[in-house]
Amino acid sequence: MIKLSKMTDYAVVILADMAERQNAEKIEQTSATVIAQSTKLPEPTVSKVLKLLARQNIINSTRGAAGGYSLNKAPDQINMAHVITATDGPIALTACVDESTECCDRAQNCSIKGQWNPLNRAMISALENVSLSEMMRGTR
Amino acid sequence: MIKLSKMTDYAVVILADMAERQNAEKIEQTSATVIAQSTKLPEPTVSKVLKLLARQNIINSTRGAAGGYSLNKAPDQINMAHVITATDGPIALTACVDESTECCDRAQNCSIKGQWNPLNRAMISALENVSLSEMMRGTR
DNA sequence: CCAATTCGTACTCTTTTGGTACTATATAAG
DNA sequence: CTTATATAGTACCAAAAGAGTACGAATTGG
Repeated sequence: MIKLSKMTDYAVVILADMAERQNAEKIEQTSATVIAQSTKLPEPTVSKVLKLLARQNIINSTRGAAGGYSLNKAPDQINMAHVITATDGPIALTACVDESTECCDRAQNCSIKGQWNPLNRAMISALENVSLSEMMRGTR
Repeated sequence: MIKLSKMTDYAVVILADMAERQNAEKIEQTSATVIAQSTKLPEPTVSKVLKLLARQNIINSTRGAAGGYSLNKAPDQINMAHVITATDGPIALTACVDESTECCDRAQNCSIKGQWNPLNRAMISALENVSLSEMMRGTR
């Protein structure tokens, strides 16, 4: 079944938690420990996800004592394509797309070589059109 | 990385092969053996994929001697959402979606419960808008 | 009846994913 | 300057999913 990884699932929960906190408490930096307690997720996993998000500049990280993480954009400026790319890597619906050197070992027989791109573009744009704030609608 | 399974990849290649053959030779039934030779794919795998496609009524199967498979619809009536469902199972972007009983073991803490559905609908409709004949454009 | 062909199930091997642990690095406070 | 508190990076292991194969059952035409 086509499905997102749990990492992406966690990422959305974590981002939603951060967005709520920043909106409610005007706190700039939040540590991984606090987020883990708030979301009830295991801390090492939370830490891993936060690291991935920081690497893509979706969130900001500050080292040292009193450090932590903070959102880099408003929730409605964060789209799902970006989040998924951070946690799962590039969005490509088949192995043929990202390997420019050769389609596959049967390239000479592959009658649809390179024809996956329209499908990929359709999917990516569908994901880009969903923002974090839309995912948070209906939150208590 | 989000990606389709090889089964889906094979399915499209096989369907394209069948479509070309039916269009060129006016042959109704084609055996798994012939398709395997034509696509250069291993026969057991081809057989497996054909079975999956037949189960979803994308293609027709006829048993017995002189039996085989044939397309059930015109290539432009076969969309990718249907094919992917046949080979990979239901399209759902998170484990939360298909389990109606409970979201996950942290449901009480999950602030975005049920909010994946808009994303799923966007993806499915993107996949429905790509037909097999569109995938075959540019074929030699 | 016999040959050809699909159907269904089960099994094994490989790859990916999820989760954890450990060490290094950076920063603020005393 | 030292220490406490954070993040950063890497590596590792167990569990799950995926890919491929094999074998027997069922069906149909000659």
